[in-house]
Amino acid sequence: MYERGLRGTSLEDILRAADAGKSQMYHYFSSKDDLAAAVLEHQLTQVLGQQQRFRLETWSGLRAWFDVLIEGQKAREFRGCPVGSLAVEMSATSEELRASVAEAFLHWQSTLEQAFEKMRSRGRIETDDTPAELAQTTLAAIQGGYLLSTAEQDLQPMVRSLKLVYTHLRSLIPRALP
Amino acid sequence: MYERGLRGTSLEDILRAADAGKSQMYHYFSSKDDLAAAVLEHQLTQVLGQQQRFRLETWSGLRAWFDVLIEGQKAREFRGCPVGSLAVEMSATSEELRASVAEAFLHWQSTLEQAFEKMRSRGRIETDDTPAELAQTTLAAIQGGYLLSTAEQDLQPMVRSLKLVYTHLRSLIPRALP
DNA sequence: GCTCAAATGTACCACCCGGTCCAATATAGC
DNA sequence: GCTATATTGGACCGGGTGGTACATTTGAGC
Repeated sequence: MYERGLRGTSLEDILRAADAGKSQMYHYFSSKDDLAAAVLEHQLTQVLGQQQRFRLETWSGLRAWFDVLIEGQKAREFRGCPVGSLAVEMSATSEELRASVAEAFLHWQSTLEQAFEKMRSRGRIETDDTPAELAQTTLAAIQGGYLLSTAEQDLQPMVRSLKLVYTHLRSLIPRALP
Repeated sequence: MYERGLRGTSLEDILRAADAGKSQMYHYFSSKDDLAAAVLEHQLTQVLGQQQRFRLETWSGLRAWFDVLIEGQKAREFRGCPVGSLAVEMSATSEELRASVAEAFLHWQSTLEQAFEKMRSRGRIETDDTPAELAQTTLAAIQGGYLLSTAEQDLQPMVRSLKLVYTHLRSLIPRALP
């Protein structure tokens, strides 16, 4: 589904790859959409699992994570964000799936929010924006970078998007008190 | 296709809406993918047509255009970017279609590039980044904003993404000479 | 070892999909 | 008005789709 899209992947494709029968599939999932929601959740878990290995509340950790995102996009041959690439098609398929996508993004945002909140409480950044807002902006930059990078088969859009948001965050570093 | 996605829209859906027969479709287009490429081109034309009404090389024009993008997303009930929403599914469908998407984005970027080049040549901005790079960053921000906005059914991601890139561009205004 | 529910295999289905084919019709050029 | 070509109508098709029905096997608990 990640590689070929939701509708580009038939149940038989999946079952063949999983060496399973249809009964198993319908025993555990109520429909293809239901399975798709589970796939989305799985993808999010993978992404957050990798992300957790970085101390995003530090500048070096944040930067390292960004670098890994970029390297991952290259390693996965420009196939896009494991979560975001499913988002557009799912959002258009049904209201339920769209809600699942929203939930996934909001969950992702909340993990970023925690990092920014740590930064804020430790005085590393100072801004009128809430940590939640910073998280949303950051995730949007990530997704935009992925989208263009995948279409153009070029890492540069990701590099630039992430650099933009990184620079912005750095600009929030409080000036040393006089 | 814009509303329900490429594979979520059958030929019969299209032909019914157009009150046309299959023969007509296959007389003018060689396949559904071929039609899809034409749809993408059409969408890009629409977007660029609207964009052309703004003088993006001015700060007020740029800002006004961003505002219109945001209002448009609301007016179209959070269905996403007319171009970008087709991008992910098309990129995954076939290499040809992916190339069409890339072409569309690059065309879009080139129009932005012209605006930034004007800004640069007139001394309104000063940066190591080329106008083309600024254009790519801007388009990525737009797409990221759309993506999250559509999934979350909330304008804020777009507002924040565009604000981020706008602020960045403003930061490139040269300091007055001493 | 028996029971019963959970799990799995298999066959099947109605429907829809993109695409083809060929006949019918309009239209432009003379 | 005749012809040649562009355009359109409509029937048809093979294959693939998600989903269902039901029989069978597995395995946990007693």
